[in-house]
Amino acid sequence: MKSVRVRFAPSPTGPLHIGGVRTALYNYLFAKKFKGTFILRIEDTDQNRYVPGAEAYIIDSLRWFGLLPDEGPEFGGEYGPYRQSERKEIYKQYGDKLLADGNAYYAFDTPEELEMMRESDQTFKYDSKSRKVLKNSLTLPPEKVKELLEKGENIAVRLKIPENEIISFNDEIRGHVSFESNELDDKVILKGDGMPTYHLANIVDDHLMEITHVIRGEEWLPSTAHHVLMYRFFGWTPPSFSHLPLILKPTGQGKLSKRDGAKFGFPVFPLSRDSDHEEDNFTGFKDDGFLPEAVLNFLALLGWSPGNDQEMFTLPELCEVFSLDKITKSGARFDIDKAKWFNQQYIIHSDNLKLAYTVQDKAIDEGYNVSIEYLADVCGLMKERVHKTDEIISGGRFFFEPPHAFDDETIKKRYKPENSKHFLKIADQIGAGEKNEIEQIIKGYVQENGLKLGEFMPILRIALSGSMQGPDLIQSMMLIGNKESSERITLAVAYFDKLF
RNA sequence: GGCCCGUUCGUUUAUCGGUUAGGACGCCAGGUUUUCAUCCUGGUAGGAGGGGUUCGACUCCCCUACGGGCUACCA
Repeated sequence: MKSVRVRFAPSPTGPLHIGGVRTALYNYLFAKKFKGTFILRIEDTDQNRYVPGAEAYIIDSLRWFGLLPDEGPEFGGEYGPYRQSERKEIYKQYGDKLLADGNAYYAFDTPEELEMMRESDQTFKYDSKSRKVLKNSLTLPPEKVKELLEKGENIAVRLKIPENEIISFNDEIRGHVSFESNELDDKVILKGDGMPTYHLANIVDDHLMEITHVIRGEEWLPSTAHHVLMYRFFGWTPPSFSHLPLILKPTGQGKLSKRDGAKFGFPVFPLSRDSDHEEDNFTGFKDDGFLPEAVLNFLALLGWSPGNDQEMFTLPELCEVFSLDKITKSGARFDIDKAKWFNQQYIIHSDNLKLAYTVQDKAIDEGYNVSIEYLADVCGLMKERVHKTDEIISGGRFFFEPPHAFDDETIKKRYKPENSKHFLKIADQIGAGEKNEIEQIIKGYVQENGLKLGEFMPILRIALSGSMQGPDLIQSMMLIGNKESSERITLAVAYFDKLF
C-alpha cells in the first residue's frame, strides 16, 4: 500500500484562522495515524491578495500547536518547491497539455466584459453554452486567435467542460457525490498574469507531490467536480477526497469568519497581531490565555468524535484513534464555553512550573517581577479557579501587590469593630512567626480566646486579598509571607474600623 | 435564482432497524469548602414536518421546510 501523504494548503492572504487550524489538525492526525507525511503547501497564486508575513504567521501558529509539517517551505522535502508562486512554470506546462489535448482553450474576454455580462444577467456562467458566443479560441478564427495571443493581453486559459455528462466521485465523509457537467462552469485555470488558479495548481501539485488523501473544507466540494475532470484529462488517479464540515458562528448563521472574533468577543486566531490598522489588531488564543493542547482537543471534537464518550485526548492519543469516517457531516457552531472548559481542564492538570513559564511574560508586563518558583506557587494555588491562564495573573494580583480596594459590602456585614484588637494581635503574631506557623497562630488564637473562626477567616481573607474569592487563605498567606501578611492585616483593619 | 451538502437536548456529539435515545458543555438544585473554584450527587432538555419501506424506524427511500456552502482571471 502506498504510504499516506496529506497536505495542509493555506493561502497567505491573512492570518490562519481557527477553521484552518482544524483542517491542519485533521490532516496531521490522519498522516500520523498511518505513519504518513504531513505536508505544508503555500497556495500563493493570487498576487493581489498576498499579505506579507502571512506565511510566517501560519508557520508560527502551526509551531505553537505542535503541528509541524514533515515537508514544506522551511521544512524541506523532496517534492518542492512548496510555494506555488515558485512553481509557475510547472503549471504552465500542464496548462499547455490541456490546451494541446483540446481540454482547455484560450479566452480573451476582459474582466470588465465578464463583469458586464454578470450584471445584465444574474445567472450568467461561462460554460459549454455561453462559450459558443464569447471571445475565445473556440469561436474566433485561427488567425485572430494567433493575433490576440501575440498581443498578449487578457489571455486566460479555461477548462473545457464536456457537455451532458455526470461527474461523480466518492467523498470519504459524504459518500457518493455527483454533478451534471452542464451545470459546471469553464473555470479559468491560468490567469492573465500567467499564474494558475487554485484549481489547476491544486491538482497538479497534489499529483506531483503524490498526495494520497485530500482533506479540506466543505467550501471546496462544488469545485471538486472540476478537479476530478482534470485528473481524468491528465490520465491521473485522483486522491481520496474528504470534505470537512464548516465551523459556524455561535449563532449558526454562516461560517465563522475572521471578523467574528471582535464581534463575539473571543479569539478566532492562534496568535495575536498588532497592526497599524485598528481593525487588523486582534488577540490570539495564546495571549488570551489558552493552552495549545486545550484548543487542539476542543477543535478535534468539533466535527469529529471517537465514537465513544472519551473527551480528553493528548495529541498522540488523537493520532491513534482519529479516523475519517467518524467525521460529522454537518457544520458545528463554535462554542467558546466548551473551549474554556477544555482549557480549564488542561490548566488544572498542568505542571505548576510549566504554567509559570506560560504566564511569565504577562506577569512581567504587569510589572510583577517575581521568581519563577514564586510564580509556580501562585499558579498552583490559582489554577483550579481559572478558565484561562491570564486569569492566574488578573485574579491573583494580591500575590504580587497589596489589594487596592476591599470588599466593603462584606466588611460592613461581617466585620465586628470590637474584634479589631484581636486582628492586630494575630497580625503581630504572624509577623513574628514562621510561615508554617500561620495556621496554628490563627486557629490557636481564636480558640484560646473563645472566638469564632468564622468571624475571622473571611475578614482576614479580605484584608489579604481585598475580596471574598480566592485560594486557601493559609496557603496564600504562607506564599505571600509572614511580614507582608502581617502588614496587610494591620493596614486593612485600620481601614475597616473607619467604615463604622 | 441555480447547483451541491446537511438536519438527534440551548451547544457538541453517541446510536450504523428493536435502547427507559447515552455522554460532555451550559443551566438549575444539593453535598464538600472559612470564601471562590475544584470535586461529588441529582435534575433540566432532543430525533424539523409529511409520506412511504418494514413485524418494527432517529436510523433506509421520497417530498417539503429550514440551515449551510459554492456560483471571481479569490483561495
